[in-house]
Formats: sequence, structure tokens, C-alpha cells
Amino acid sequence: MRARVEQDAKGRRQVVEACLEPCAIEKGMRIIGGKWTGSILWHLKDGPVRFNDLSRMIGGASKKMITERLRQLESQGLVRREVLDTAPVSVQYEITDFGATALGFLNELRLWSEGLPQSMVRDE
Amino acid sequence: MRARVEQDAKGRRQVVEACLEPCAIEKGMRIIGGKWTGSILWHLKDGPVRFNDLSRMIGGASKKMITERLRQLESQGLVRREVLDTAPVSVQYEITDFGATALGFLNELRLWSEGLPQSMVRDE
DNA sequence: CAGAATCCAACCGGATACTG
DNA sequence: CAGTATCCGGTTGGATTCTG
Repeated sequence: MRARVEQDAKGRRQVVEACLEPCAIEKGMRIIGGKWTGSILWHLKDGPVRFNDLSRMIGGASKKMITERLRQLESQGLVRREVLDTAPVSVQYEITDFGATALGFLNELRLWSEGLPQSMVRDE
Repeated sequence: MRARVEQDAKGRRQVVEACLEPCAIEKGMRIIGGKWTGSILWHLKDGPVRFNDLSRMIGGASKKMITERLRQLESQGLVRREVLDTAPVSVQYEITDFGATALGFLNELRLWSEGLPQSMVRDE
């Protein structure tokens, strides 16, 4: 449901169907748009990955961040956490079927992003 | 270019092809993943919209935010700003051809987001 | 290995008031 | 109308240290 602007009989402009609070785009972004969230999900697409491997894959993110985002993704049902009884203990993270439904979008974003002009590469 | 984990001849695990700093997913997110950014772009998809209309469409965002994001989108070439010489002055924002290349995955995000279970609707 | 705990500066972003 | 300016509390997220 999108917002629209129309004119009434007297020519006054007004917004019809205002986006009632966060529209779909915004809601989605709040779920997978968080810092590192998309990357984490993406790196799980080929199968389970262990914590430290994951944090190495995602250069620039601290373990603290990885943990926080993983917990969030887990509580939302996008990712599953599994403890393996090895010594020392190791933990696997795996994308769920539900989480996988976001991969299509992420892939499109990736393609778009890779085609971007150099000039847009974030300095930071 | 994705990161991969492999095992060497001695069975030790190691990360091959680590994501050199922000991978494509992350870079993309930094551009259109900002708060309100996606929504703004999306609401421009059907043609030029004026500032106040835009801010009404995007419920919950302050004018300050809208302005900041628009400036950012403009400097990145995703949006074009045009001042109309009316009285009082009015300003139009329009998506550029380049900006429009992002509409594809924004739409996917929208579809994904709309299909989400109620339980995931952010309380905030 | 896989975190949890703590600290803290930086930034974010809403509210409010003002302007040409 | 389309912003700008200022204030300011809250959150973010990196660095670092510690643990079972």
C-alpha cells in the first residue's frame, strides 16, 4: 500500500493513503538492514559456518557485533544455532528455510552493489 | 567474491578469500540501508514528489531526516533536486536513471517484507 | 573456541523553534 | 513551502579484558 498525493475539487493538494508508520520497505530494512546483518545471512547461504570462521569472513565486524546480530537473527527465526559437543566446544550457525527467503533480495542487492562506480566506494 | 573456509592437508581449517572489508552486500546496505533511505527512494518511483508531500508520505520520519537523506541521495546521484519558481517556492525530488536501478531489489524487499508473519512486526 | 562483560566516545535522530 | 539551527538524550558499536 503506497502513499499517494491527489488534488481535491478546489485544487488543494493532499496526501491520500499515507504510509501508516514504517511502510514495507522500512520494516524489511529494520530486519535485514542492520549493520552486518545482511552480510552474516549471506555468508551462511552455502551451509553451516562456525562462529570464529564467520567473524573472520566478515572483515571489519567485531565479535561483539557478530554475536549481537546472530542472537537477533536467531530470535527472529532466520538463523539456527547449534552447539556441537567437541572439545573445545564449537558452535555452528545455519540459515533457516525462512531465512533463506531473504537470499533472493540479498543477491539482487549484491549484484547492484558490485556494479557500482568506483567513485561511490565508501572511504570510511 | 565470497569468503570460503577450507581445510588444508593437515586438516586445519582456514578462511580462504576473506571478505576484504565490507563485502558487496555491506557496501550496498550502506547506501540504501540507512534509516528512511529506501522508503524515500521507493516513494519517488512514480514521478517527482515535493518535499512536504514526501515527508507526509513517510510517516514517522522528521523533516530533518528527510532532508539529510535527500541530500545524501542527491550527492550520490540517486535523486535529483529541482526548484520550481512558484510562490512560495516549491521543490521537487525525482529519482534519476541511476537511482531507478535500485528499484528492482527494493521491490523484492517490499514483497518479502509484506509476507512476514505478524509476530515480526516491530513494536518500537 | 565461543562468547560475556565493561567502558565509553561518537553518532544518530527526535523535538522544537526559527527563517526567507 | 522548504527547509536550517540548536539542543540533547539515547543508542551504537569499537576496544579491551576476562571466562568456561
